[in-house]
Amino acid sequence: MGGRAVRDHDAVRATARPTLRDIAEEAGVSISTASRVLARARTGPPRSAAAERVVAIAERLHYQPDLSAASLRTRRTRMLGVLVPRLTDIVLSTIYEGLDSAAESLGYQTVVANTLDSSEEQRRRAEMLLTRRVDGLILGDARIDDAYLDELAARRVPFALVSRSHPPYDSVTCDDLAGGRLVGDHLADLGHRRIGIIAGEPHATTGRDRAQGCLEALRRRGVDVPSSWVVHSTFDAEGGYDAAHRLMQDSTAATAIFAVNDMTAIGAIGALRDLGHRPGTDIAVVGFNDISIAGQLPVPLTSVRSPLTQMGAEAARLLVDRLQLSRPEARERAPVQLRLAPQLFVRASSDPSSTEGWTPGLRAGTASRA
Amino acid sequence: MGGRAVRDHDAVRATARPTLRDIAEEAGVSISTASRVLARARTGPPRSAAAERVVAIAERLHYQPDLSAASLRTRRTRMLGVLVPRLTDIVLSTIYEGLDSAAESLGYQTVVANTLDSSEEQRRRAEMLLTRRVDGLILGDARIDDAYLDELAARRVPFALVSRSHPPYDSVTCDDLAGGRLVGDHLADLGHRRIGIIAGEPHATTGRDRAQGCLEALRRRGVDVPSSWVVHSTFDAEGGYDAAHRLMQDSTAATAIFAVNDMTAIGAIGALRDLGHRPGTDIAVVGFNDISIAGQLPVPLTSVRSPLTQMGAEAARLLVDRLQLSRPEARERAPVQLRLAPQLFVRASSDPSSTEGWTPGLRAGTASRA
DNA sequence: TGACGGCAGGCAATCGTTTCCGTATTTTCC
DNA sequence: GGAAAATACGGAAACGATTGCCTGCCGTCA
Repeated sequence: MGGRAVRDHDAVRATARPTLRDIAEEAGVSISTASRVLARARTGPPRSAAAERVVAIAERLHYQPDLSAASLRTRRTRMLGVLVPRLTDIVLSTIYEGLDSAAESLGYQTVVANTLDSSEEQRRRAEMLLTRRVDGLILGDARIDDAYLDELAARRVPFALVSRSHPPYDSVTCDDLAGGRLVGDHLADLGHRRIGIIAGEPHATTGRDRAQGCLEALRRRGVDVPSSWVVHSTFDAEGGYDAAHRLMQDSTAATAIFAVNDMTAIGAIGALRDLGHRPGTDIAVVGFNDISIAGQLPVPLTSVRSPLTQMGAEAARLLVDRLQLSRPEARERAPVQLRLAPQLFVRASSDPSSTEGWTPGLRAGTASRA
Repeated sequence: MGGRAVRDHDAVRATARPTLRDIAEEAGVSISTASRVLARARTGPPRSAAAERVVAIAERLHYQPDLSAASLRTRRTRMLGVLVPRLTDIVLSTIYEGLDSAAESLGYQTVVANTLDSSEEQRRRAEMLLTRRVDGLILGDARIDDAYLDELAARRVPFALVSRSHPPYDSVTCDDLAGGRLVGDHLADLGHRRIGIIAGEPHATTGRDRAQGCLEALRRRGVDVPSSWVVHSTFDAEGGYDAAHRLMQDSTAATAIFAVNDMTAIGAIGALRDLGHRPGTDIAVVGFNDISIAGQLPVPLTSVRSPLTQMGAEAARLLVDRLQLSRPEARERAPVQLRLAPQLFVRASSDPSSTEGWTPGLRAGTASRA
């Protein structure tokens, strides 16, 4: 039996997927020619009769290159690994949606994994993705003092951060400081002077920066927030519920609460109501991210909209850019921390005079490099 | 230069990932032996001195097999493709979370894609996943009369459905008919006789079955629902808002509304409020799925809990089971439609007398094969 | 002591693609 | 028309694993 005959080629393979060999044979060219022609077919029209035949046959047979084989050879998978704390968090799933669709239009597929915001899971899942030989990683769960990032950089794994930042690494975030300032100014404008802040997880730059921006704006307006009025919590409704309880057990109750996350704000509202307050009337509540239900709540929630979809998309672009750059082993591009502009939407939860749930934005959202 | 020397093996590769060859060389065995030893290492202890050396070296070098190479050879990728309408829908992301974590413990990784509940996207993304040579698909977006499923079956692509069913194909769903009946009985118990239903997308079995179960239970109790009181909508808050408006423009207003999805119910509540009703007081509202914020809303939402995480996990198991079965090209397993038991949680949106938001379940949730 | 079964281990083919390196052919330009 | 440059094409070697087949060693048992 010759090498060829061993493959049950012509008989059984009728149903199997066509390979380059099938196309080459039918077109009467070599496999290498078929490969080259198809590689070029994406950029320009076929440039010879043989090339035309190859393209036509590939078309007819619905040829799809075997990506395992290709990436075995090229060491590239055209897959991006994505880590997020949790996809059930609407904020992260929205970011991921933007990320995935941008990646797709750049010719990459994504694989996503939940890390539950735990360092161990972060490392474990990242290593699983790297075993799959993803071309790069996008981390949505970077922590302040995240040693794993340094390790990745040392191993020269291309990666970018999204949602949270960690200079000097590439990242795309909302301009959280600016967003926090919008809230501080807004609350000060309304005359509040006793303000509590639910600042989220201490290891996340999102919460830290939003809280800090708010404090900064307030201080500039002469409003001081005692440090015991800044409490931490998880980024979900339960966390907000607990945090609001802790915050309000102080007898000198706040007249306003800024929660750095909408779900947290929703939980806080629940707690306030349980405590006999009327959110939006007795006490102002402001959230962050402006998730879609924020404006649909019974008491529509004032919130800072962060461009989540766009953040994901920019992160994908940033990473792909770096990936392509690293191809000619040439100079590195300087790291980029992209901060997208936030926008405040005032609604009844902070300002009962706002007539409707859905207020058009006050400031145009433009991106700025930093 | 001999073949070996051409690889920049010992010098430059110090940093690169170790391959079987590296291990074999260092252990003084052939590559095939190294491969076999490592394959067996997962099940039992090494059975010879050489085997011990191989395992130790692999351990020390943190050897990870190259999955591209392995799957090129074995035609298996240990990846499952997952299609969902949208991950930003908490229902789907919860299902996916259960699915992914079960898949992981079964030794599979998942790749997920949004299809926006569109047939074209469904097909396009599924084909992309199949190009990646995923071992099987899990579809969370099956439609009634979904021709693509028949095509997949004809092409012998292993797949399973989740959330929505489509006999005779493998599926894992909530027992939506039973869930609907719980709601019908509940509303009838409360004395409602004018009931509107927001039944979701007409192409989804979830909405259809939940609505039908409710109608069935009501009919048994002598309550008739005119067909114009059953309206369709998308599965998000906007859809519920619109649908409730349509429903209530009928002058003979309903005293209760069953929305087959919690987000839809939330939107409906918003609309009712805009129309001057007081949901929970004037008009009962019941949702479905019992997403986490349902119980945290200002007027806590009565809802039927469907075991979303478990659904995803069972779907993964079902597919992996089929995958392993199809290995010895032997007999096929009979198709399975697994329906998981739902559970009603009564809260203030339908029954103001329910004292707290969080009512423990009335019936134990057990799985039943069908 | 010799036949035999079991098992460890080596050789080599193979999966499907990309890409280096020649040679053959065409085009370009004087 | 001919030399030079550009291009097309084929052969063959990888990429890193899995696996069928074969050899040789070991122990067992009659």
